Formats: sequence, structure tokens, C-alpha cells
Amino acid sequence: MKGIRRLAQHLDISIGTVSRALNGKPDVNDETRKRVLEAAAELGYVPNQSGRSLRQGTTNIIGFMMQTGTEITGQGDTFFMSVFDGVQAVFARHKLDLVALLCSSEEDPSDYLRRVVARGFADGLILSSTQRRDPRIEFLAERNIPFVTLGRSLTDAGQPWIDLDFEGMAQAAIDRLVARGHRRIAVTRPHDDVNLGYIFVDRCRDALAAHGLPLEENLIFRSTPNEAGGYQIARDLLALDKPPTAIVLINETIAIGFYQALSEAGVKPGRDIAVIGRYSPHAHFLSPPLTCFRLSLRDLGIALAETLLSAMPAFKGHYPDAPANKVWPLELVEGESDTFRVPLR
Amino acid sequence: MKGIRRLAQHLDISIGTVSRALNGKPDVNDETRKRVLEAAAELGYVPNQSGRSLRQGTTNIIGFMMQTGTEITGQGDTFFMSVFDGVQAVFARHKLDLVALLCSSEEDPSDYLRRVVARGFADGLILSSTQRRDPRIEFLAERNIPFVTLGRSLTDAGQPWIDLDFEGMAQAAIDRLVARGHRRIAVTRPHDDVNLGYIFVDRCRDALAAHGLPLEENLIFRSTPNEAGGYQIARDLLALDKPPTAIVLINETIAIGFYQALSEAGVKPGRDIAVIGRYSPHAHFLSPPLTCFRLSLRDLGIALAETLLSAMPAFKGHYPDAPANKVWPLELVEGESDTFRVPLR
DNA sequence: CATAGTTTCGTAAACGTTTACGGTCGCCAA
DNA sequence: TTGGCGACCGTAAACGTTTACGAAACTATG
Repeated sequence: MKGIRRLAQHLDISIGTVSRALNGKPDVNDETRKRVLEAAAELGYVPNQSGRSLRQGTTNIIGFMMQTGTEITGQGDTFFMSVFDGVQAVFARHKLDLVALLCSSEEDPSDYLRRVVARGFADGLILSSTQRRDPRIEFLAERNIPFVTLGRSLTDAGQPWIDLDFEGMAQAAIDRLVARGHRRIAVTRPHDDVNLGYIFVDRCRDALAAHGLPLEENLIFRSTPNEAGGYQIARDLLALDKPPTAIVLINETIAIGFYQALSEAGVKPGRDIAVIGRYSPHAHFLSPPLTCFRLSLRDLGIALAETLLSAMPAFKGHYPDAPANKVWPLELVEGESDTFRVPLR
Repeated sequence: MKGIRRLAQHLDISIGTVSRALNGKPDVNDETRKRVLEAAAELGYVPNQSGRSLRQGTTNIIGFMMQTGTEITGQGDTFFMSVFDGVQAVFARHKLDLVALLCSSEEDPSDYLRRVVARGFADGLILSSTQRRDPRIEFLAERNIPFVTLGRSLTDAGQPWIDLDFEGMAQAAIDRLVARGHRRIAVTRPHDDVNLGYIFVDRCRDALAAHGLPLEENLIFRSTPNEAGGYQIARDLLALDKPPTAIVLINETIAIGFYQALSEAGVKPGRDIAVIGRYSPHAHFLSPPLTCFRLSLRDLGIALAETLLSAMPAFKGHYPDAPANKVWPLELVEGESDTFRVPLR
């Protein structure tokens, strides 16, 4: 005898009552409930996941899908782990288990999603690393699986999303640099088709145009979003006939390689070129400290979770004021890497 | 009508035959099997996970447990993502789904494990961040859930494990530094009770003793294993009356903060102090390049997966030569941070 | 005391699969 | 003709829960 039957037999009551007692249903005597809970703890009984979700049609599992391989995501462990931490905190309060679904860099994310999730694996999903056109979105939407995306896509299907405010960052960074006299400003973007690259570059172009300045095509640098990518960008930049006087880095870790390549050439951020980037735990420890845009990753995770919950029928009304769509603000952290000013001529 | 019934009705055959056809059982006509597979693809049928695992008593899910929060794990950047990638590659070949179970920094890992896994959630588990005494091991062992740990523990229960060769690293690093004349060598260790700290420090002590040298207590630095921790170590080290002439850093990302604090004090690795650390994607991009110990994280993941598979009854014999226990070698990458030699006097 | 209402509990069906078992059919050999 | 055998397929039980329904016991009300 196993499972709930064993527990019921041990207590000499029916399995129905045991189940009700454990699940906090109202029609069970207080005394009985107490006995059941004690016995469950004593025998180490834990309800079987499969049985429960087969019956209820619900798994109590939320999946957070991400991709492995820093060449792909541009965000290392700490980015996702911090966001995950926030998401976890919310779901734990609702007895939902959160698991990370890491899609290998070798597998197509859509195939992965189809394979692992179509079979009723999760009650809800968080999608990250959204591509410019992302078939996963259509797939989930037409199956009515609640989900939220971290990042916008051109193929949005009315699902809630939260995205970082790359528009605001572009605007603020460009305005700041232009105010310091820069006219030829470079920008970077990821090498692949992730949507933020388009958003960021386009908005930088707009912001420059508002000042009557062009975004020169050869000052748009594509790279893998890791240290090596940053290194390459700096090399390419320095090899130009007429290098720009300022640059805005869109990814986190590229600053390390970027700094290094500059250093090897005797070029110092803040003195010879203005650099603005993204916050990362090492940003403070670069020399000079990187001026960068920061956000609270944990809070972002919390918002993602609440948004997803408000999109799940079972939790209707729990988070009425959760944002359906939100552009998450980035806060400027002043460093010394952008103090270089272009003298007026 | 849903699920396999719908498929059976659509084909006008029994659900038993459909199931057999889909699962590659022998006693089904080739023609019938073909029709079933086509119809399944057409209708987008995917077997329900809960139903299947309820019947079979197996979930086809493997869990890789890690902890969120860089202050905890000590591996920033891409450590886990890379290992995970290797694990994934192996399990995918066996139609096993791998999910990451990230335990929040706020929750006790043992509680987490009990909560999420006891209910028959996974067929096997990989445990990382093993503590010196780790209750999770006993928990899994007595429930007969196949698992493998990344890291040894004092409370090992006969399960297979793979650990990094911190002994070898300690030995090689100390020998190297002593050969260059260093007599007062500092070492670092994580701030918490993760087992590798003990192993590493003890073995450094042994290696020094073999040369007739002591490991001075005030030259053992504890810190959070992130950039800030490394920064603090350097500050503390420089504040000593008589700073050491060399140091071995056990964690990856602490090198960044360590370098920065040295730089602020005008101390240069390789010229004024010898530094040996652990490889990380940024190690090349520090100045001077960090002499460090590297390993193939993806291969480590592959080995973990094969080891776990060979411990799972259902895969007996698939990986007969998978290591039960293995100390994973670390390879020295020569940089320029340890070229400082102590002049003979 | 009769009746209605309330509290508490047991019974059994249902969730979607897999699989042991037995049945049908056609074929071949004796 | 008969028996045996192999190929193929249908039937139904089983996995471990939850929950709708109804029964029983008790309480309150008239």
C-alpha cells in the first residue's frame, strides 16, 4: 500500500477525507485534520505530482525559459539568476514551483518549447531572449498557455510583456554625450536577431537626429555580447581613419574586453574617449569606473511573476494592478568613463 | 474528446494500438503505425506528461539543482550555463528533459529539495554547490533517487560524484610560486561552508609544508566569491604590516575586484606581487593577463550526465565506463600575473 | 417528537496514459 | 480437416490523486 491509501489505512479513515484534510478543504473536522497532518508529517507523505496534476489538469509548475551559452544571451549567470530570484519569491507565496528551462545553444528554441512544454508540463511560462520574430509566441498563444515575455517582439500576440527601457537609455545616453560636445558617437548591438538590438539602434538614430546629427553606418558595431566581442569592437573602432569620440555599449560584459583593447592602445576611457555602458557587478571595478545604466534585476523578476499571475485564470484578481506591458526603467550610475568632452572648435 | 482518444477515434482504431504505435512497440502493423504517426503530427498530438508518468512511475525529467545569488555560488558569469549545456546535450539523446531547479538564496536548499522533488518530480538529480555537510545527500540516498553531486561532501552516501581537482591546483600553484622564491603565500576561500574551501586550504597547507613552509593563519582570506569580495581581499592584504608576495585566488570573478584594489594602490600583479587564479572569460582581458587554472565546463557537464545515467537503473549498461567518482583536472593557463620573483637574499 | 439544517465523512468516478491479456484472423503443415 | 502459430489489435485494469454526490449523525427549531 502506498501513497494516500497508506496514510488513510494508517488512520483508519477514507482517502477522500485525507485528501480534503491535506488540501485545506472546509468540510473536515478540526480534530481529524490535525491527526492527518501529523500522520503525514510522521510518515513523510508527499502527494504524488503526476496523480494530482492528472486529476486537476494543472501542474503547479511555472517554467522560466532561457538559453545557455553566453554567445547567445549576452547575459551571464548572474543576470538570470537575479531575475529568477525575484520570480521565485513571488511564486513561492502561491505554492507554485518554478523551474528553469534552459534551451541548449544547439537546439532551436521553438523546437525545445514544443517538445518540453506542449505536453502540459507547465501552467505558465516566462520567455526570455525574445527574438525579433519569435515563433514561440504564436505557439503558446494559440494553445492558450499563459505566458509573459521578457522583451518585446514584432510577433507579439497580445500577451503581456516587460522589456528594458532601451529607448530611454538611448535617449539619455545620446543626449548626455551630445551635451558634452560629441558629434560622432558609436553604438553597439548584439550579433544576432534579438529584438533589443533593433530597438536600441533605431532609437539612438532618432535621438541623434533630434540634435541634427547622423548615426553613421560604420559606427554601428555588431558583436557577440561577451568580453571577446567588446575587445573586437574596440580594435575595429581604433582602426578607423577617424574614430568616434564616444560610444554606447548595449551589453554588460563587453565593457571588460573593450577597456582592455583600449588600454593596450594607450587610450583611456574618460580621458580620450567617452564610454557609457550597462551595469554589471564588475562595472564599479573597472578603471575608471564605468558610467552605466542599471536596474534592479530582482524587482524585474517580481514584476514578471506578478504579471504572469495576473494572466493566469486561476489567479484572476490576485494582482489587479500588475502591469500588462511595462518598459522597465534603467537608472544612470555616474562613473568616470564618460567625462571626456570634445572641445568646441 | 481529447488526447489519445481523439486520435484513436479519428483513425477508427483503439487507443491501445495508438499508444503502441507511438511508443515504437513491436506488435503493430507498419502501415498502421505510419497512419498513426501522420495523424499525430497533423493533429498536433503530444502525450500528456502527467498521464504517462502516473502510469509508468517515471517522469523522464532530470533536475539540475543550483542556487541563485552570486554571493552564494561563487560562480559568476557563465559557469553553470556552460556546465548545463553539456549535461543537456547528453540527456537530449536519451529523450530525457533537463530542467534547472534554482533554489532561492532565501530558502534552505534541503527544504527546497524536499518540497519540490519528493513528490516524484524527477527521475534523477544533479546537485551542485555541495556543502561540507549536506543533508540533501542523505535525503536522496534514503529515498533511492539516483543522483550525482558536483563536489564532494563529508556526508557522502556512496553516490557518484565529480569534483574539481582543487588538490592538484593547490599543489601546482604552490610549487610554482615556491619555485619562484615566494615564502609568504596567501590563499583565499569562500565565506561559507562549501566544501571546496576546506579542501583547497588544507591542501595548500600540505603543499607548503612539503617545502618546509607554514601557511600563516592571517594569510587565509575569506570572502564572498564575487568582485566585491576580491576587492576586499586586496585591501586587507595591502593593509598588513608585512604583505605576502604571492596569492592564490580560488574563485573566478574575485580577480576583477582584486586587480582593481591593487591598481588603486599602485601595486601591479606580476611586477609587485604574484597572482594565480581561476579561469573565467575575462581572465584574458585583465591586465596583465591572469595566470589561471581552466577546465572545460561543457565536458564536465557531459561527464556529470553520463555518470548520472550509469547510476539510473533504466539506463544500466549504457555508459559502462562512465566514472563513478572523478577528480576533474584543471589545466594551467600561463598569463603574466605570476612572473614576480622574490630575490634571494 | 418531527423536521429541517449542519457538519462530517465515505464512495466512486474521473483525469490520460501504458500494458498485460486474450481474441481474431490468416496461413501453413500434418 | 484440424491444429498450431504468428501477426495484429481491442479490452480493461492500473497508476495516485481530487471532488461531486450522497449518506449518516448530530443540532436546532417548531
